[in-house]
Amino acid sequence: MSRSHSSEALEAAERLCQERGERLTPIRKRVLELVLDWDGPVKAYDLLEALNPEAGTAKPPTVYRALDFLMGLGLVHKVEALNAFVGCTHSHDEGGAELYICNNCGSVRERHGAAVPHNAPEGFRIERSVIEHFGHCGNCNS
Amino acid sequence: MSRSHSSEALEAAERLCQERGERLTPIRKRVLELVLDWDGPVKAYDLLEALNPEAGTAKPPTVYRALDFLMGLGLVHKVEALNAFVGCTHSHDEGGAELYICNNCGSVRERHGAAVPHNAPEGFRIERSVIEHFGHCGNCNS
DNA sequence: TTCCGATACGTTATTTAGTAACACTGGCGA
DNA sequence: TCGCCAGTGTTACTAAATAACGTATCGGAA
Repeated sequence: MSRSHSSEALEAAERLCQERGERLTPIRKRVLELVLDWDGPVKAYDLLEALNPEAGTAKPPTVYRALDFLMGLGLVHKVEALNAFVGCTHSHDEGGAELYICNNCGSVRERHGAAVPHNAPEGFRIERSVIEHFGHCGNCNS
Repeated sequence: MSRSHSSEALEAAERLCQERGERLTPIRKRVLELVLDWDGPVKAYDLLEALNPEAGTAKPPTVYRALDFLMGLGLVHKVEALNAFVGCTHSHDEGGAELYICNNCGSVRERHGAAVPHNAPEGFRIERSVIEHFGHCGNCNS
C-alpha cells in the first residue's frame, strides 16, 4: 500500500475546502493525512492514539468531528462493516463509493459510478447506498 | 409492518435446523421470533431488554450468540450501517441479501440474487458483499 | 452405571464505538 | 469593542461487542 498519495490528496482537499468555504484546520488536515497514509482501513480509536503523541489530549469527539467533516466532503469513507475509515484519493463524486476490501492484506479499492441496481422495490427512492465487497484482491489471490 | 410472518418463518427455521443437525434452542427461537416480529431493524440491546422480562438475566453474550447462530443459517441479517438486525423471511440463498431500508418508516425489503457488480478490480475475488440502500419506500414517498 | 466430551448457556469484566452537553477561545463583522 | 460563531477542549456517558471462564445438560463409550 502506498504512503505517498497523501500529499497530492491533501492539496486536492485544500482546494476543495476553498471552493466550498470550508476550513481545513490543522486537526482536520492531520486526521486526513493519517487516514490517507494508513495501511488499510483505520479505526477511530487508532487514529486517536496516533494523534495523541502529537496533540497530547485528543479525545473521541475530536477525531469523530474531524472524520464527520471529512466524510461530508467525500474525502473519507466509512467502512460500515468494519467500523473503520478509508481515505478517498479519487475525485469525490459524492454519491457513495463502492468498496473492495481485501481480507488478507487490508487493501481497499474504490469504485465510483457503481452499477445502479435495477431491482429496487417498486417506488423505492434510494438516497444513500452502502456497498462493500470483501474478499481477496488480485495480489493475495492464490 | 406485519407481525405474522413469524410463525411460518419459525417453522421454516425448525426445518432448516433439522436438515443441518443444528439445534433451535428456546433462546435462539425466542430471539428469532423477536427479530421477525420487530417493527424494522432491531438493536442487539433492545433484544436484550425485550428478552429480560422473560428470561430474567440475559446478558449481551446471550443475545449475540443467538444472533450469530441465526445469521449463520441466514435466518437473520445484520444491517451493518445501523448496527441492527433484521429477520429474513425469504428462502435463505446464503450469499448475502441486498437490503432496502426506509429511513422514514424503518421497513426493510430484501432482495436476493443481486446483480453482480462487474466493475470489481482486476483479480478481486468477492467472498462477502454488504449492500444496503437507504431512502424512502413506496409508501413513504411523497 | 459412570465417565467423558461436546455444545450451549451463565456470568463477570473489559474493550471498542460513538455521542451529549457544556465551556472556552479566537477571529471576524457590525 | 462588542457579540456572534465555528472550532475545539473536556467530562461524562451510552451503546456495541467480545474475552475468558464457569456451569449445566445430554448422548455415547467404557
